[in-house]
Amino acid sequence: MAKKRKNESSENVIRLPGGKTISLEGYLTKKPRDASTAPENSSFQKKPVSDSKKDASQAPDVIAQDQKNKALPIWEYQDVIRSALRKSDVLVLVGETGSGKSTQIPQFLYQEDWCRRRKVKVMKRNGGKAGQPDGEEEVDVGGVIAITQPRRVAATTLAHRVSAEVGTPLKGQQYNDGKGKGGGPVQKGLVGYSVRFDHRVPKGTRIKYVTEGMLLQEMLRDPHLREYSAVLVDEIHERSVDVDLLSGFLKQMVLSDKAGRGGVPLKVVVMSATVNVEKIKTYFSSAADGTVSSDGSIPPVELLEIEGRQFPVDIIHTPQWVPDIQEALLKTIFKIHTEQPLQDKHGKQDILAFLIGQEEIESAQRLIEEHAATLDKTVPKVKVLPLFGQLSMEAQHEAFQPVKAPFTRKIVLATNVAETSVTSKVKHFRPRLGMASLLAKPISKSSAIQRAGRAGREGPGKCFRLYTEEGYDGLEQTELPEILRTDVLGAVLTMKATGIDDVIDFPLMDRLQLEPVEKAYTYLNMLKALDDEFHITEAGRKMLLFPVTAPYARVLLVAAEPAYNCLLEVIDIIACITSGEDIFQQLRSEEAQEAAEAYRKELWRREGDLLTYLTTMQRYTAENADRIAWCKARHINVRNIKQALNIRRQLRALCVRHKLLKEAPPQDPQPFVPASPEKAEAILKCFLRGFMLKTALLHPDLSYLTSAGNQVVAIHPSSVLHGQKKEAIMFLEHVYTMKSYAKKMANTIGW
DNA sequence: GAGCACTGC
Repeated sequence: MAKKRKNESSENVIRLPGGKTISLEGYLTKKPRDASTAPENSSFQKKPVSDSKKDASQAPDVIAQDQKNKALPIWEYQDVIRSALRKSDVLVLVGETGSGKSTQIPQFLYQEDWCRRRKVKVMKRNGGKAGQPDGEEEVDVGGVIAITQPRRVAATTLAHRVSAEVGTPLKGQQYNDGKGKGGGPVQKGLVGYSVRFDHRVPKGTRIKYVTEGMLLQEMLRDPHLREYSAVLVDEIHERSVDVDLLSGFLKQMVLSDKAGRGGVPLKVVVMSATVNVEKIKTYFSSAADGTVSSDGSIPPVELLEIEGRQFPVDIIHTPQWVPDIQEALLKTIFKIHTEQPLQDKHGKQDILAFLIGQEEIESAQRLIEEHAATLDKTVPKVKVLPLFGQLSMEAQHEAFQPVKAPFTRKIVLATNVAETSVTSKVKHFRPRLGMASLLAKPISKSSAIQRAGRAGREGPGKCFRLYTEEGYDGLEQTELPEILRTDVLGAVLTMKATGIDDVIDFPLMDRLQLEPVEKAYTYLNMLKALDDEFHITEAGRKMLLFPVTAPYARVLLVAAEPAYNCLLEVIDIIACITSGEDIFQQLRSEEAQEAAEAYRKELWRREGDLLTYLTTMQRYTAENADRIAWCKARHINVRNIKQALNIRRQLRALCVRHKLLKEAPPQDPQPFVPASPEKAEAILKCFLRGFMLKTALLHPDLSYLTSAGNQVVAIHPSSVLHGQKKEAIMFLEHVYTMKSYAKKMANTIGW
């Protein structure tokens, strides 16, 4: 670990006149925090405290924190923010990462008068029964501020930080290992969080960090969000499907008569990076039909811009187009490595490079390490750390740690994990074909800017773009929002459930397009989630109770029917499939393949991948000794199968609660009993009820043609059925990468 | 014979 001065800068500390220091660490930097919020066992706590830091770090927490907050750019805006929200229900706030908006604004607001919980009278709903007079009832409205985040780690990390700042720290481990709810008795506190698999909401919580999906879920239960006085929508510029839907519903609430909240307004603060602010502001400033008024009929929307904390970054483009990216990458990395000092006054000068995918990263790593070995002894050594989603948590975490070896420069090779080279792979749903394509696509300008910004978080930095300035100019300004490029099946069903009949005309920031919606209607109708008039059915509402896509939800409902009676098995399969990329790791070397195969064979089922997943989950949960070793031998991704276990636990609990299961299933470990052929058939028939469009028949020329559209599909090499020629197959995933592939499949011959 | 990233009572 480096010494004093460097510690300061590597923790994003700046110096105030008078010798005080303050931390400006970005909330998403995956490094140990400063002493006041670091985990107990952090080595950072034991480090020598520099003179200038001593007085602050040894003073009580509150004071130290107070000094920090004052220096955050956001602090001087607190009165402006408070008064803006006293006169307006909607505030659009622009501020880059590091401005402190996500941690400070809730603290500015929770003691405002409008943020008190109050008792109000509302019209009672009679469970939809017609003909009964509606009475009044008294309910509580408000009191809590919700802050939404796109990702779970952001929500939980922010909650821990803010709870420490207000003096009611959340106890226990920071990162839940999936064991469910935060243990121990209910504590008291001002700050809590709620994300999937992990809820910590102390008694007296006023500030609650949640994922977007979680709030959407809460909204389906309580359309008026009566628990809340305000919703702060953070990172709205990322434009996830969930945040787009949430924005639509929030806007609708702001414009409504608020009868469901007894007239108490819901304050909405929308927080965004600089990209697309105008669009977002215009959206919230306009009426439901999109018109903007000047006569005051539409409540005013305040706009506030807050400068971020960003060191300057030099951006260097290549003078001409680069024919060979691999070569240019190596040359640039070694030019930096041999010419730039290993560290400057701001800290270590490490290198972060963005590449398209795992394959590029692995080959670049090999080449860099080979070349580095040939360098003179006077040149620092290099430590190359790959960073992509399929790596284990530990390996990903390592990429964020300072390298321990002396005289060594860290080089991180990342995909979009660390933010979105000139291209990235983007999933794009093609409604006409009913399949997703995963193709390399140029990044947007805003991605390029965000990447460059990564070099200026702790000190001035440099960004070498391996493309020309003209190339940059030719990039799109922003990426297409997710809702315009993914399957809208879930979004349509959610909208139907909230009573939106005319999905096409519902004013989202980007409205849904006709063709994808029509496809979704047809499919949802086949899944019996919508009736023939495209109104939501009881089954459709039930499907929304499960955190899986509509086709899987359909499979769950069918599996619970007495005629099939295979719900537990279906849960196991769905848990494995939806837990991540794939629980089976791809085997690159022949040796690994042979070694794993001997073990994996006992998991394989000739019926296909679905039964193979079932066997895997059953054997895994029957394993009583060393589950990690069990996974390692079979090259099963430990992280993903643990996630699968979480999903399984959650789905089982939901099935008990919603009466799909009569009683809680027996605890693990249970002895392994292979599914009988009859059981296997029942399981596959259930899946067919959710995936009736995803079948294909073998043709005389030995290619598969889909039954729905006569498209050619090939069995993906990851399937246990790869290389076999079955007469008929069903597949759960259809993607276009190198070609049109069917994944996660089953042989459907014979019934 | 293949591989972008998140997320949900």
